[in-house]
Amino acid sequence: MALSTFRKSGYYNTSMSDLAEACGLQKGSFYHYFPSKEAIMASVLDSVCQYLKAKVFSIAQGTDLEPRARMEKMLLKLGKALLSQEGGCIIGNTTLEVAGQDIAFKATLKSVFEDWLSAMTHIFKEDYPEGTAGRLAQQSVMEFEGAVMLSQLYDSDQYLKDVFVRTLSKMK
Amino acid sequence: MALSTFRKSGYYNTSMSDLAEACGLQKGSFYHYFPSKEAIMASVLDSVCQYLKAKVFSIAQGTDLEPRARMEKMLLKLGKALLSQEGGCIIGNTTLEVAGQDIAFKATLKSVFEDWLSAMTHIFKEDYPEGTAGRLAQQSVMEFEGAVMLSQLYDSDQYLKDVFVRTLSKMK
DNA sequence: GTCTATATCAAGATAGAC
DNA sequence: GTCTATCTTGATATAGAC
Repeated sequence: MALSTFRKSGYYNTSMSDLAEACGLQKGSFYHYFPSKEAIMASVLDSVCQYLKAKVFSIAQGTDLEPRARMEKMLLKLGKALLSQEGGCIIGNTTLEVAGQDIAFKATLKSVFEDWLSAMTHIFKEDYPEGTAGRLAQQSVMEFEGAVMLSQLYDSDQYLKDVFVRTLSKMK
Repeated sequence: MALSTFRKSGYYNTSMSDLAEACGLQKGSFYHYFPSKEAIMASVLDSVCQYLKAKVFSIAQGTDLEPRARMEKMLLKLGKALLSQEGGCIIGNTTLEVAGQDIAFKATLKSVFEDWLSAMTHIFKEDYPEGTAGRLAQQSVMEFEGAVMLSQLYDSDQYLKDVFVRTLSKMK
């Protein structure tokens, strides 16, 4: 799949041949579906973004569970979807890779972080005043991305698990 | 300079022509100094690593200043040297770019994070028990790298400044 | 819709003149 | 030590047969 190839190898270090091979096609066949490599990445990021909105960040808005349980459910799903995959976090990886470049799909990256921050803030607001909730959310997101970085480098999930526990412990 | 080019454009997205141009040379001339692009990056990271060891992380060991003042001095210098440059943090950027690849200079990246963690832990230990100090150090490093990511994406220093204040406020 | 073949270009790297 | 010229390879992308 294109997603896992991009996540493992990065955007610039992934070639059309790599993508074609991962999808069981020849290079030429790929251009029947997408006009360019940039369009493929844009499509990959769009579907990640939509999935997160619909299946992960939406958990924050639920009313069936206590705030703390919602936070736990959301973080667990986020961990599985985004962070504990081989290659880490496609959103974080790609953000650092293209931050300085002039590339269309940067808007999608921004929107993921915005939705992520909103979801975290929404849950924290049930235990904290608005300003504090926003700061805690920001802090958690940054810690998660930092943890993915160290988890990648040292090939260990420990950093990620620590942040998971620490974030959850902030809920009453 | 090679450092700023790699920091702005990343490892794979920087070509030998880019590096040569940034140094005011022709492509061919570059191979008089370095045998390959990988060797250039290795050399860049080595000098960053050595600079941090000698001029930044060493501050943690000083005895002339109070722990809190040492932390502030170190974080300020770290911010200038590593984080608030155009393109963000060469260490963090490169880590995510090559984490899954088989590349020699990954060892240098690891050693920077180890030294960074040690330095932070050393200062925290003056106000906290050892275990807590280690956890606070880890948390701070991850927050810093997460903050650089968001600062890059939104082209704002605010995230970084927030972490700076938050980290410093943990010292008595 | 998938393939093979190919066009075009830029990449990393080398050779040799000056 | 720096240049120009060039080699080789692999990249993105296209054309056209099946």
